[in-house]
Amino acid sequence: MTGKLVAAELKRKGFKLTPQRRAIIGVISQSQEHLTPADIYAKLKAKHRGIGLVTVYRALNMLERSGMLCEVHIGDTCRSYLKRPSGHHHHLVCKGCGKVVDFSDCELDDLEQRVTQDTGFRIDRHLLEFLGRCPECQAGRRGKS
Amino acid sequence: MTGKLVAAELKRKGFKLTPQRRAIIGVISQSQEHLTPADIYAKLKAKHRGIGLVTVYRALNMLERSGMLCEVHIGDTCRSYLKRPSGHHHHLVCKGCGKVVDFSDCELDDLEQRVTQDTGFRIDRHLLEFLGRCPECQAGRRGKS
DNA sequence: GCCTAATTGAAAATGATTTTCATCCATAAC
DNA sequence: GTTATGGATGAAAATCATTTTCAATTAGGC
Repeated sequence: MTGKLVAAELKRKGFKLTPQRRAIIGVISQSQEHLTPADIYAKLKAKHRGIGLVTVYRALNMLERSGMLCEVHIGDTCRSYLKRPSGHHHHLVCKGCGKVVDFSDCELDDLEQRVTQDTGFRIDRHLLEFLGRCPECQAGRRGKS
Repeated sequence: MTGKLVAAELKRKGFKLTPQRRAIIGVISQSQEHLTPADIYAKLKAKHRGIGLVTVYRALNMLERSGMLCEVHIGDTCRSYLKRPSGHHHHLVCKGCGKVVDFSDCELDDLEQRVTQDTGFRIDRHLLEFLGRCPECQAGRRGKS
């Protein structure tokens, strides 16, 4: 989600690029962590005065419908934690600092095939996330838990 | 979660097995699908008169803290959908009827090791779910979506 | 610059979940 | 057998997240 690209993408889909949205996208793309709507709102209030939490929610919904965001499920909370890129990928979440690293080679095809054979399900989609502790959080006794 | 076992387990942990809890556990263990608190409450009101939604929430929290329930993340909703067993396992969710089938041979050790090498993370836990359509829902055009 | 439809913010509405509190009930203590 | 005790219950209220409503504003094409 590199500012420019998103801008172009938004235009292509007929959305307007307002200063508020620009700011919201900025916050998300600069953060290595997954952020809740409230997190984003908090970061925004510091700089851009007068932005509403409602606008954050609306922007997030729009960006998610456009496939420019994705959720993180594992960890303390679950619902509507968000993050960056697109394309098939999975998350490796640090439970110390919340940082999220992506990886894409999930190699679940074999398993998927076996499960399909065993159960007769037709599988559409999978959700895979790892939870752990990043090198920094292992070293310094940073973070929660 | 076979009635008897849960009863014993609850006693062991110092919880009381009240008629309400018995009913709640009954509903959950009889269902093949994942149920929200509201779902459970609805099923209960039919039979056991006068039970409160609050009690359902409290029972669910207790059962979850005791490790007798687990959440389902994938699908329409995410938060606090619940289901049965214990031990390391994963879910195969039917997006037609909501049925959930378990499987345990996830074979993610190799992948985990590789990710650990690449990133330096120490991995504690993973979340893996498949979403698909069960044989019945493939045959009859049952369910949503 | 003007027009239109999309966007915004505040307040209200909604929905889910938790807390409070008085009451109830089973059990252990006497 | 009665009494104290603590956990459990239900109703109502409180809280928190999210969505809707609505009037005012603004981006982007003309």
